[in-house]
Amino acid sequence: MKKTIFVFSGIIIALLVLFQLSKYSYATGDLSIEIIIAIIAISFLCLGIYLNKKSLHRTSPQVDEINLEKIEKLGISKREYEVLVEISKGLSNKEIAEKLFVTESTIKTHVSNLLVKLDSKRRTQAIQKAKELHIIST
Amino acid sequence: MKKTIFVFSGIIIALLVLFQLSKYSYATGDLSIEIIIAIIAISFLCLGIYLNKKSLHRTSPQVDEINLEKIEKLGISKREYEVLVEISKGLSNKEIAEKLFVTESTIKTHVSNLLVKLDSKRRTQAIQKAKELHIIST
DNA sequence: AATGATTTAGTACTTTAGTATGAATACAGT
DNA sequence: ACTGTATTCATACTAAAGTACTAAATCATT
Repeated sequence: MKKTIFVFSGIIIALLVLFQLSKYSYATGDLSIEIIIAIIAISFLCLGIYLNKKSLHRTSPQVDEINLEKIEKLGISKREYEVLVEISKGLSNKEIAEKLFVTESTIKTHVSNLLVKLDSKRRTQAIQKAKELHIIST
Repeated sequence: MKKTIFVFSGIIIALLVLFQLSKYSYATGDLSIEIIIAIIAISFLCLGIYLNKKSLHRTSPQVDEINLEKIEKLGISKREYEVLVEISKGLSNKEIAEKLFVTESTIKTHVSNLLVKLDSKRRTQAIQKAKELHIIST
């Protein structure tokens, strides 16, 4: 919102500056009309590219953003989520246990709970579901 | 390549037309200089947006395009690749066997070969690697 | 202080995954 | 016809994953 206002203010100011510049330059004869037009053309070309880049960068990463609400809605706890992330990285239960400083038994408990909460029979299916639900990054 | 040449040709033609228009209009006094500048500004703003959209649309879907060359380079066969895709969907060996009308034993052979070729210890790790290498869709 | 959820961990068990090896069939290119 | 590769399947095995309990410690909340 704030950015949009800022950008549009910039456009208006730029327009005014260019109009004044064109009038002044023509009156004094310092710059030819072709050069003024060229400057305007290049400026607005760049402005167009800039505006488009901004708008696309704001919309495209939103698609694969992590949906925190869905994680809560599924009743997945902090620790369970940590385990889910490690599973998706391709780690074994033993490796996850070592990484999180707990026993493999604990990880198995977390995994079992995750499978119920994600309605999956296997960890591979859980990965797929978690990605579909946008609760982990692709 | 062809598109780039086409677009640049368009830009040059547009520039020439605008120059001629500006000269003619000023000489005849039909259009004020401000209106000409405004038209040029808007035109190039749109051109900038268009160019940026084209370039981004060409680069962003390329990222998650399947790299067929890499599949061959890794020595992954057609059938093995089919199995890999099913693994990434979260299916078990038995389920894949039923889907592809072969025995579970066959799937196990394919999976073992895949793990070697993808330098992985587990199917979950194979999924991760395959996605990193862009040989399967995210 | 009692309550409910979380995290941890264990045992005992079943199921699935993965390895190693051998072997038959089919198919493509030389 | 021969060769290499792909595909299929089997057996026997080990390893990993997952289930079904039980239970203790922690922690925030009312």
